[in-house]
Amino acid sequence: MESNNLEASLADQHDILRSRLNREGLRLTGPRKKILDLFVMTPDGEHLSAEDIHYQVTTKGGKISYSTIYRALHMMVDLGIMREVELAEERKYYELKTSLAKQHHHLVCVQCGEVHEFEDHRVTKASRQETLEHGFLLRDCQFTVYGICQTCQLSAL
Amino acid sequence: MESNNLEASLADQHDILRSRLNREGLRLTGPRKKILDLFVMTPDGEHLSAEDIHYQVTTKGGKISYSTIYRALHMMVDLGIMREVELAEERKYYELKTSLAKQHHHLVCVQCGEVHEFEDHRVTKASRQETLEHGFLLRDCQFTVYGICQTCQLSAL
DNA sequence: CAACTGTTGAAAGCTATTTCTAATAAGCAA
DNA sequence: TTGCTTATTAGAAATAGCTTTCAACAGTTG
Repeated sequence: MESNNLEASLADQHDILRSRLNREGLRLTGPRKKILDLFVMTPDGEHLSAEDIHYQVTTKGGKISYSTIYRALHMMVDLGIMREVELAEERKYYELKTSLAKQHHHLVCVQCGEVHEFEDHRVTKASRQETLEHGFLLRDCQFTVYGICQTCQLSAL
Repeated sequence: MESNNLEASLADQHDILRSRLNREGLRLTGPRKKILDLFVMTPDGEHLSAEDIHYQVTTKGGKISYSTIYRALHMMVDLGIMREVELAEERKYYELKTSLAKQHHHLVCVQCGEVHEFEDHRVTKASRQETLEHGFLLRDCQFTVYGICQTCQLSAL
């Protein structure tokens, strides 16, 4: 029953993405389904890098190339389905865009990489105000706070 | 007279950086002076990438290697003299940290790359509050708003 | 000014991402 | 269903930004 619900919801997501893609002359393929599934099943507050995706697919016995992963990610970012976030220096992370209204931001530990998500109305307001004042059309904004978490502070002693 | 003042202020900057470096067993060298000078002479709201620095030095007839540029930039970031900012996808940009109190943020046009700097007390507050709530030690925060500037909006018609 | 040790440039290396291409497979129409 | 059209795939090679290595060099200090 559990798994039926899950499967149903994944199938729904597939249909949504398929029609979105087809409208643009694009196609929903096996690899794209797998990638979408991973994001749908990823808990809030976690993000996936291209490497994460490759690892998750291959350890499940699947097979996927990095070029496919990157192409799918870019495509979904272009369609406005995903967001690229800069959490660590070395690589890019991706997350599904849920609601445009619910912007969230990140608090990152620069030592261990732990990430907290948070919402802050003031930040959202500031981005609206700033784009308005300069006549910009708001596309996205990223607010990332870098610090050292308690655990790392203690272990540094 | 103009140039005397400029030279004087550059020499002052050199002395400040020299003593700061020597305190840590580091040295103020020719290439480091050149790099610092570029940042001092760069107007507010502009940022330099490693490539920019290389270009500026070499077109003035100078010579500098990328390894030296990157080493100098990292050193100054570690010393807290500079800040690394993520303005574009492909490369990192650097700016001098002026006053720690005066945090500023960036509004970037995703089409033409135009950058505006702005301050916003609410954002600063939000970063303090968030780190406090999670027991983090605040290191830095970056708030970057992405949009499309008026010029690009008009030229898209 | 000599010794000590940090710094430099050039080249090699690294790694995330992108490009290229022949083979494959969605989506569409009959 | 079947076949056609064309987007998409895997895999390899290429790219790009950045880092490391190391022998020669040059600030600093006494």
